Amino acid sequence: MKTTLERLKPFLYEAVQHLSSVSLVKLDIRPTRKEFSGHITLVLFPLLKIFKKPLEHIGREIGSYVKEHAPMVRSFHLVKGFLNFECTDDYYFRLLQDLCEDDFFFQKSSLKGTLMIEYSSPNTNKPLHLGHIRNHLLGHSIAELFKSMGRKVIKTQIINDRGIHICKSMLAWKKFSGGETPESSNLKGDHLVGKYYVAFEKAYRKEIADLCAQGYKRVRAEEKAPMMQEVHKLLRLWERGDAETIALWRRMNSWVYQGFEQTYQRLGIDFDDTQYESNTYLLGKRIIEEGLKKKVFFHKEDGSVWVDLTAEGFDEKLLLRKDGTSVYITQDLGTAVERFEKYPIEALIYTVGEEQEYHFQVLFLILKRMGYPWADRLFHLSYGMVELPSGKMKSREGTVVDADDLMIQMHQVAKSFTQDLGKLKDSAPEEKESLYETIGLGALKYHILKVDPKKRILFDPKASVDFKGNTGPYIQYTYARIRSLESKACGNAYENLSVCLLGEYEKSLLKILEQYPDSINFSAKNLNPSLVVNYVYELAKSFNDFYQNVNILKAHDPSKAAFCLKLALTCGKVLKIAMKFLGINMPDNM
RNA sequence: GGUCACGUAGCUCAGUCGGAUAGAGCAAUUGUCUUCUAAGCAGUUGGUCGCAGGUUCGAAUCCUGCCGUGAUCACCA
Repeated sequence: MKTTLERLKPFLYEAVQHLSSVSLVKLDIRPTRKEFSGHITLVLFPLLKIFKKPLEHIGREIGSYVKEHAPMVRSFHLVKGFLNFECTDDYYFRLLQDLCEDDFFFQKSSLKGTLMIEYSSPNTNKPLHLGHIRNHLLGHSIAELFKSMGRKVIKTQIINDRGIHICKSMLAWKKFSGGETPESSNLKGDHLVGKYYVAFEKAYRKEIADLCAQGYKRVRAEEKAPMMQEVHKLLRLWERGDAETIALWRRMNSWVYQGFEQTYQRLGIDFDDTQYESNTYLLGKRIIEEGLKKKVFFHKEDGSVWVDLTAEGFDEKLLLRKDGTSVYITQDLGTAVERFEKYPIEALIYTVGEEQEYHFQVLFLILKRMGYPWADRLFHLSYGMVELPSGKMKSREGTVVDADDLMIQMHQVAKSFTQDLGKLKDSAPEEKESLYETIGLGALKYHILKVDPKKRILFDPKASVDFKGNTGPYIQYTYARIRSLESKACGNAYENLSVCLLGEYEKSLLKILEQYPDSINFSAKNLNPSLVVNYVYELAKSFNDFYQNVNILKAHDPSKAAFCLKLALTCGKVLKIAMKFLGINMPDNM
């Protein structure tokens, strides 16, 4: 479907060309700002040089020409250097019908090919927290946006299930747990393992303090502490494939996966594919061989492998230690190559925090140097930290907002808010609980996704997440109102649909509605769901304004009533679909 | 120190290719429910768009410098 802007554009170009005999101009055409009346605006200032006439003359000439030639234009008026066009009621009537066609909602992307999106790369030594939630919501939302545009998307996560930090939880469990399991402790698996990660840190810190008291220097004490010695021993056992260690590792990880799965489900996110670092961490070595052959990498005297990126303004970067073991970036080289070999993917998006920007710049650059044709189709969707009023969240110090706790809390707050309003007397208890969940999570997700990904979020648990104003529940409430209208309207409400006299509220709603596809496109292209949030809010606000001022079901003119009802239902449809991209469900009643 | 990002109302944030009087929400406050759901709507209060230059018909937006905040510059991940 073409927007009004696209439909009017040729007439404006034609007018300028006809009136000035200059064809190579770029016209500034845009939807009219809502505080002015009109649908489409042409900015006249840039035309001063071409026409060499006063603005009023230019505006009047172009306006008259367009009014004469473009059938959808009813009138034009000039405000300073801005030429605003109004459309006919007949045009709006057809516009609403166009907006109800399916192809309006399922537009095709010009880009073809499968997209892989990586998000959520958790460690298996502790439960998920608010920082992960931002990552999950961003990645999932971007994936849904691209899917809606007809692209095939593979959602993937890589689980960091090995290494020294995993051994810490294992060691502490062996020493302190007395065989505790999720069943015996009635603790979610990831929380149980996290408990022992904290227990390790506590015991380790005490050992360091004791050693320092005996006169050891801090750095020395950190190495010499028995807990640390034992953890390294455990890691060596793991790497050697010691049966008992591997069995414990499997067992504890399986607890964590069950816990993660519950959190993912409640949050409403999923994956098409899951990779485990224990399977992929050796993959990079083959790439290193290739790079050495191609002379992209080089050996140092001690046998370690490096790449020299000083030409691009980076340093020399280590890729393989002298003992032949991989570092972080080696693994990432390997997984990237493997993904493109294993799947027919066109591009790859990594949803990872801003603290790894440098890492991804280097990673992409190395892959480009290696000559992979897809290397310039790798993107880092970088996002800012979630901070608390007390500062950064730190797992080790226990200053994190736990994902599960937060969702429980959101549910509770939604419950008490809803009960205070007391509108739900007739609903069944299960329906009520489900509604509290929808509202609580809606508020949380909206709150997180509202912020531009590249900006930091300051999250104040005490101030909690709002339910009024620019919030998830506001959008949900708007939708529930529309559903209520629908159920109260009689079934034959559409029968009277015909051209009728329209007011400003209807027109501004249509103006916003028709921008929906562009808004979704733009949001996806920029990997920025907050743009969808902005759009949804604009639409909901405009709808509520309309709802407040126009009596939809009781309009005197039956054709007007039919038009307004259809308009309302279209708003509802757009709101529901757009919110789905944010992972937010809409209640029929609240 | 180098590189990158950010700095807009008391607070949290919009403001995309430079365009009209810089917008929302929260908080404070005033109206508004016998009328389609008041989680709404309307109003009041609140701004040196970090600072200083530059580009231009026009700058919150682009350029330069400075100040502030954060991230990063590991044989950690």
